[in-house]
Amino acid sequence: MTAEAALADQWRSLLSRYSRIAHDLDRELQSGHGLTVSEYEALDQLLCRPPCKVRVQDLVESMHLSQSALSRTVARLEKCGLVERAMCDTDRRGVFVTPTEEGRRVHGEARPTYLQVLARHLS
Amino acid sequence: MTAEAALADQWRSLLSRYSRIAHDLDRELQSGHGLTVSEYEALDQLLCRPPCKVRVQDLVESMHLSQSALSRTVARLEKCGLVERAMCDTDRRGVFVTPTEEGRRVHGEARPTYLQVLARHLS
DNA sequence: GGACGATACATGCAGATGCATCTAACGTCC
DNA sequence: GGACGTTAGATGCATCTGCATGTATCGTCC
Repeated sequence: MTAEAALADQWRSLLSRYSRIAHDLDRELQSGHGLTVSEYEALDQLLCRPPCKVRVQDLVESMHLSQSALSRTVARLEKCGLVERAMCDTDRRGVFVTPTEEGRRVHGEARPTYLQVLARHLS
Repeated sequence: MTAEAALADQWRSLLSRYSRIAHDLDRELQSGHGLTVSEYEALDQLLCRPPCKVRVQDLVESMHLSQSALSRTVARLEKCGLVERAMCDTDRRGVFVTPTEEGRRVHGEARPTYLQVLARHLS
């Protein structure tokens, strides 16, 4: 009984922290840089990976998005000129995603906003 | 620099835990009981409040949903016969939401599923 | 009592998501 | 080389969400 209440409390606390941060991130990245959280985090993943040339499949594994959602996220980023999609030579089913210069710039601008929100919420 | 990495790690960890749990909750509540997480949690809030007769406004404050999303969540629950909406006598702008017998039953059935998922993920 | 700003909830709308499915390319087995 | 199961990614569709706004009611001030 108490164990159940403890579980529920733990979840409620996690949910609460998550919701507040996600909401703020979304609001500030959107209004300041025109990015959704998923878009920012996809850019972030791309730029943190040395080759900067990542298959969509690899991004799926490192993000908490379904394959379809990520496919569309990449499509939006491409439409905004922040990434480019390129055929993968060795496996023509695959798609390499690479950030553009503009993508690097926008990510660089958005990064302080992102970190500020995190700092505000996380000790 | 390291502080920034620590922030990002903390957020990534929170996001990861949240996503896994929310996803499992959604999948299992949906397939087993036809409820979204928001619907379950709204029912839960209603049933945990002694009077069981709560204004929509009060629910908004205890849930991480916008007012419009909650309005629709209540509408869905009403459509399924799990709650009833009633005019508030003292303030006719207000709406009281009360669980039906069916609502209590469904919540009672879903509760073990919900707690099992939480137990699986939270220590 | 009438005008006016504030509050409670509903709703139009646009956007993001997941599931199921589709297409194209891969790899293997014969 | 052709058939077949598998895999990478794109897309149709339904759903949930938030923002902005609409509608009705409240409370106050004159």
